[in-house]
Amino acid sequence: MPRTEEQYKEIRNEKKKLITNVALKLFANEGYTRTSINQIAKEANISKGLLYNYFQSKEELLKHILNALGEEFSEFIDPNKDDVVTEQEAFNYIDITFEMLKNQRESLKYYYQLAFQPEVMEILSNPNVIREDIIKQEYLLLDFLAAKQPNVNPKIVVTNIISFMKGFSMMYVYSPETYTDEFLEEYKIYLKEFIAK
Amino acid sequence: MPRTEEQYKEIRNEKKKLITNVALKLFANEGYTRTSINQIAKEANISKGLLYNYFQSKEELLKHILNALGEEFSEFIDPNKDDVVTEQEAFNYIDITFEMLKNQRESLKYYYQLAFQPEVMEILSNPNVIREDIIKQEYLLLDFLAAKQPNVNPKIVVTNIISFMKGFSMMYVYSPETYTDEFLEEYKIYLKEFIAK
Amino acid sequence: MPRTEEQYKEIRNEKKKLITNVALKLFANEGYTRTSINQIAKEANISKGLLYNYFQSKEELLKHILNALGEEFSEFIDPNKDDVVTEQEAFNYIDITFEMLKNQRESLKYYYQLAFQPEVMEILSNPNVIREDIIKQEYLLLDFLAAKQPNVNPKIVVTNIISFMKGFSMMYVYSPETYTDEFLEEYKIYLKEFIAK
Amino acid sequence: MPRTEEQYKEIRNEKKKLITNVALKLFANEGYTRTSINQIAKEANISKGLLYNYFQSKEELLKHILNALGEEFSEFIDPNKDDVVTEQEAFNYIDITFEMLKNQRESLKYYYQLAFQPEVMEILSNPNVIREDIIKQEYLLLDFLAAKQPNVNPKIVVTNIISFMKGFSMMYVYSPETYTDEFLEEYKIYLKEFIAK
DNA sequence: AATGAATGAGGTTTCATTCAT
DNA sequence: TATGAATGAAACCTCATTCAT
Repeated sequence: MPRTEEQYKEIRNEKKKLITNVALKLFANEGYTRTSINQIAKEANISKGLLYNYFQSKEELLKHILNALGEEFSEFIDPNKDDVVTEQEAFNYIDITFEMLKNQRESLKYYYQLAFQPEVMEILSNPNVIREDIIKQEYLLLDFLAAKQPNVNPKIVVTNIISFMKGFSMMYVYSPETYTDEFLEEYKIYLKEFIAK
Repeated sequence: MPRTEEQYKEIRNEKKKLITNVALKLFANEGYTRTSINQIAKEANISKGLLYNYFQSKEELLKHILNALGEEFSEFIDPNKDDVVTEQEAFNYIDITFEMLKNQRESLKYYYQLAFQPEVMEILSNPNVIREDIIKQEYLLLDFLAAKQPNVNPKIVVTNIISFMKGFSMMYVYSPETYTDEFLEEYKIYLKEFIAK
Repeated sequence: MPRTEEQYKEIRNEKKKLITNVALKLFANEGYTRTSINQIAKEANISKGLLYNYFQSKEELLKHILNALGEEFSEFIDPNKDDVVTEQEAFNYIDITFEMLKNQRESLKYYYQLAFQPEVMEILSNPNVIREDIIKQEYLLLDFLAAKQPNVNPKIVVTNIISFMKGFSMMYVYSPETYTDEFLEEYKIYLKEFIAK
Repeated sequence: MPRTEEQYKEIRNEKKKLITNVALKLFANEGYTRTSINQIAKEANISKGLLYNYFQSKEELLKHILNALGEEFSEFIDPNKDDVVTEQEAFNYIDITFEMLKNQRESLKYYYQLAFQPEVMEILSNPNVIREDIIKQEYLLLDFLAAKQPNVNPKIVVTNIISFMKGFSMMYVYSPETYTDEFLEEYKIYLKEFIAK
């Protein structure tokens, strides 16, 4: 008697998660092209064939990973979506962002390490893996912040914030040993004050 | 009549430069692993064999490129090397950095696109390609800046500056169309004021 | 309440027929080697495992199909088997052949498309799938026809007939749109006249 | 000092011919799909890699072979191309066809064995490998022959001839041991008489 | 009787590197 | 200096077959 559909689904999800996890780490640390299907299979203790039972191709596996990461992040930033940003929402955004930095540290690290690989960038430029909602959210925030410093070229303000954020998370990701949780807290406060000025 | 030794050297340098340029672009845009020796040779209009006449291996070629880029950048920041940073030298550093951003835009772009590839990072961590002098220079600057704001946690000040710089150059490199020369000028002034505060 | 043995047998035969039909079409149209067990199972809406419950291997399945086709055809040509061919029997043979062309068109098409694949030819040359009786029948007919034109090299007569038949059925199979039932009738008459001359 | 362009071309042509010959035999006898690149390389005493230096893919190799066979045959049937067929030209066609059967026996055998494989038929239906000129030539001949027997349905006449030809060459190819050169001669005479009637 | 997850051998293809010329 | 034919290891992927359930 065969297993129930439920049981099969369970098995599939379990294995898919396993493969995804192993592949993410390898893709991020060794590079997508340099990571072989063999390596992934060995690390996950499965056969090459099985991997292709779950993912049509190496690229499909990568896309799945990128989408999953996107999902993971988007759960963090999903406010009321009314297209308007109040000061409170701005602070919330900061909070949430730092929360994410803290709690999703590993995922974020992998995402960054992945996202800058040319092979991956090519795929990320494909619209069906872009997280439109996240990007929009960020633009609303930037408009809000620019409006708060009317005497400065808004482009400069926006650039400041984005540079801060980008550079900060970059460093956070690439030299995690110097970015402790306490420092994150201190930095968050500083950043809010700087914005509120 | 045979060429003089000078002429041969000339030819060698010429060819090496050609190969290096072609490879840099391909490595940066397509990824190191994904770029084949064949591609490089074809693009450079030479034979595969000739390439191996100039570089022992693909990895040697990459190392050469990374070193060359380092040289190129280091020519810009080579002050009197007395291990002390005055305010003037700090401003000079800003000037020089922005000058580099402007004049070495393409090289910088390639460097960034290269440096984030895991395959390349592995090699860059190899000490013989690190530009010790540049890094030291930057740390001196950061100490100086931190000392100027004694009431703020110096680590925060340093983080601010580095984040600024990293994030800014990152964006500068990855979305060149929005970062015009005029905007660079404006931003430079703003940054100096912010530091001088 | 459990099924009777009869019912089980019924189910088995039903399923076997289903698999056989699906496999025949795929083997004929896509090629034996190129057709995967997966494809067959999917097309037949069963699992791979079940297929192996009915057929020991892919090759076993092919052999079964070839045998079944042989059976199908042999039902048409099974006269009194007295090893002698009268004129009436010769005409009968023509009639039967054309009948078969008309009624077994699809099977014949599949058979031809199968039989010319080298992988299949190899198996067909294996004696246990050869239809000795059919071949013998045909040779008897050819002898009879050759005897009717004593002034012509009998080998030529035989060659004529066989060429006619082979070429005709070949074309009939591979370009069915130009070979309508009416044309078959006309051709049959023509052929009989030609033979009776 | 590298070889001259001539020399390289020579080497390439030599090797291409070698690979083509080996592959043709294997594809014909074992089947296209069943023949592995490994087999071809081993039989040709070259490395797998080299094969891909000459042919982009297995399918490309097949196409090349089919085209080459087409060329080979087309050299035989290349009359004055005035779109009209005289009786003499018709006889010429017979002569040439039989000449080809005799001289190109092996190539023809390979071609037939190839052309009936479903994988190959798919490719042959691709127009760029069809020999339009040959087909046209044959149709002109058929029209001519049909016109010579006005009291018979021309479709029947055409079918007769084509069946003859197809079936005959088929048998000629698949049972070469019974089709000697003398028999070919005899048959040719018979066929001409039959046509001239 | 029936399922589909799992395997591993073997298929096609790519590519850094070597080498005779 | 310069060429590109040649190699072989290793990459991605397919597939007949097995087996626990």
